[in-house]
Amino acid sequence: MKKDPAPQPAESYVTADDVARAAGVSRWTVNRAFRKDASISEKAREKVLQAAAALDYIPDLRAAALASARSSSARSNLVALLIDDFANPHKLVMLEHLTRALRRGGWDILLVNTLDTDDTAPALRHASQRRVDATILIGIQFHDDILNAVQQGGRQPKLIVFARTSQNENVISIAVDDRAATLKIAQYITQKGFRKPFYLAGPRTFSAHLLRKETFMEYWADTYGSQPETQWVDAYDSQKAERLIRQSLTGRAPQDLPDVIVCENDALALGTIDAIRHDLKLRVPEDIAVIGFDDVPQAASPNYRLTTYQQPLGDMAAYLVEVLDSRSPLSSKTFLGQLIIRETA
Amino acid sequence: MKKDPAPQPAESYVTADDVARAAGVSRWTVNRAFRKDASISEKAREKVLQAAAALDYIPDLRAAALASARSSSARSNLVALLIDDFANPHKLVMLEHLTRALRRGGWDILLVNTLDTDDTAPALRHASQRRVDATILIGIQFHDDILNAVQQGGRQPKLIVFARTSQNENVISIAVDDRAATLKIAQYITQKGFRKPFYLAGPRTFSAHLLRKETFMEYWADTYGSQPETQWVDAYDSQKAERLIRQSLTGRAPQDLPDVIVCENDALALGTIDAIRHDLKLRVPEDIAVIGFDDVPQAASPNYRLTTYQQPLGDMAAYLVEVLDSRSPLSSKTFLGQLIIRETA
DNA sequence: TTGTAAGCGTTATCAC
DNA sequence: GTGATAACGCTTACAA
Repeated sequence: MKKDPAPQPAESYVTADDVARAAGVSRWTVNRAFRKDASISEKAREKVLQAAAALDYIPDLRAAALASARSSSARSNLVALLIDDFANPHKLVMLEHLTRALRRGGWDILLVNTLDTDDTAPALRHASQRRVDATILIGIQFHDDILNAVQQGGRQPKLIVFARTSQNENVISIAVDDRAATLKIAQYITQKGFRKPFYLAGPRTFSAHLLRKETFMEYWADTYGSQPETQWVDAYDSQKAERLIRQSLTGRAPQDLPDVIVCENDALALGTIDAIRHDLKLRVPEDIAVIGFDDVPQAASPNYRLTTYQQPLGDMAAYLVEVLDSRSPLSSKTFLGQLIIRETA
Repeated sequence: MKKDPAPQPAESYVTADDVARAAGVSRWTVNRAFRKDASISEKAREKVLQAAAALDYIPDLRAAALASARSSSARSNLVALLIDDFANPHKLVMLEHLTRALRRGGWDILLVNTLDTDDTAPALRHASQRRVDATILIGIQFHDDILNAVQQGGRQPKLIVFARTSQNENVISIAVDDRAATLKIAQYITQKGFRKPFYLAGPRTFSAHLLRKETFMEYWADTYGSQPETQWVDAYDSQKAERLIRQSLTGRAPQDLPDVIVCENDALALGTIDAIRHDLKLRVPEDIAVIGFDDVPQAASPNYRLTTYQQPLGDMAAYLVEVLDSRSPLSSKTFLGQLIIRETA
């Protein structure tokens, strides 16, 4: 008895060969019709494109990438985006900017949730299996030794830290100038007459820092010779910020309360305002002022009217695409944002 | 004169051949060492794994997928996630659940921002180039004709609408039971004595609906014989909701105001509360009650304490992975969530 | 301008 | 248990 006619994969993609056959040309010509630098007759191109449309042909990017792998200009046009810190509403804003800019620039995104600190290395290796051209880190959990380890492999995808500063040599950092931003904030509250600041920081990270707290503390020490009170929470999470402020300040005598709480970002600032109003039963800014960082959408709501520092995410994302496109090793860059003065400070 | 020694790509990935040579086995054996169903001697496997580690070998998934393309069990283990609606904080919650569940299940995610309605088709084609096994839609902009068009091609990646209902035959919908949820809400406010509801809906979508508004209107007509007042905004955006409520209700005589505003989701509900308090200078819930849907993190904050309906995103994401894994065409499924009663209604 | 041949790095098949 | 050999769908030479 004869065997079944080849276990034909029920449905299979149309290939360039199919199109070539249909159009009566070679596969090579089909390929050409799909590129802009083609040297192909208008007639042939027309014919191919028509056949392709009729067959609903869609080139296989995996094969394309594989075939051109050894070429010096080889690109997969794929970047990995490693993310965590989902309690921070700013992440959504960043995602919008990044997805938009990257797609416009012709880059596809492999989105990877780095589940916890230990998972960063596996996540990186995983992305490597898909031969991404670069890895963008917008999480907070990664460690220096991991960043270093990654670069050992034969090939070196670019490693980019977005919206965060890194001193690591292997890493390109695209971020707001934390020092300048923090100085702006510090000068603003100084000028407004605040003298008892409280600094609320987020998780202590490993290799990608925000230089905000350090800068603020230095400034205050230099200017007033004193160290402001400071605390930190282990996530950029409004609820955690609220709890911490409640626990830290409840029951204090009025003269022992800070006059302004400077928050490392808006996620913390929103929770801080909630705590001041609902737990301490005090007013913002009359009793305690609050200042944030990021200018998340919530910050503009009539309920908060948060004074905060806005990052130029559009410019930063545009620069990111530049970095990806450039063959030369474009380097880290910092950007200046803008203090948005509303009503909480 | 002899030619240059092959334009060697400055850096190139280590291949299975390299490992095979180093380990003194065939490439095939290397391959085997990396699979669990291997029939390989422990000794050989050990040797290979060691060599691989030494060379920092990482298999090329593109080549793997390509090579096994014709096998009937061929999978790229890649899904596209099409997203928009970035003003809605619930998207971040969904992303966290989805990225976590998919990664745990061994699925990689191609994240695509469908920039606008016209972009859905290109986005879908784009994903197709990477030969994704499925496309998950968590946006709001897609049209029925696009969903239909996609299914024409030779091969059929699964099309899944997440957290939204679709009547489209080609689509698997994984969502909360909107009818049951809305009835629960409607009954709750009825029982609480509200009689002048106002329904605030989000954008009128095309093929993936929320049956919430329809259900609510029906219920009210059936129960009281009257049609509640209703309005909609063109995005799930708190600021737009605030503006709309302000414009709709400012200047009304007290007896013309609704006693409860039922919102299609929390993004709208939060803006609604802001409008009631800050624009209308009224109290929630004493003057006007508010009820939401989704239970975003903000809803629990002491500032809002929003009564809302929570979707079982964990279960839904788990089912999604099941659907992806199953070879048989698992079908749409609805889930029951839970009314979270706080203080706004 | 177009076609032919030889890969890219892996997996499937089938001998050994 | 292991190794040759032929795909997979495309791109890059290079020849016509």
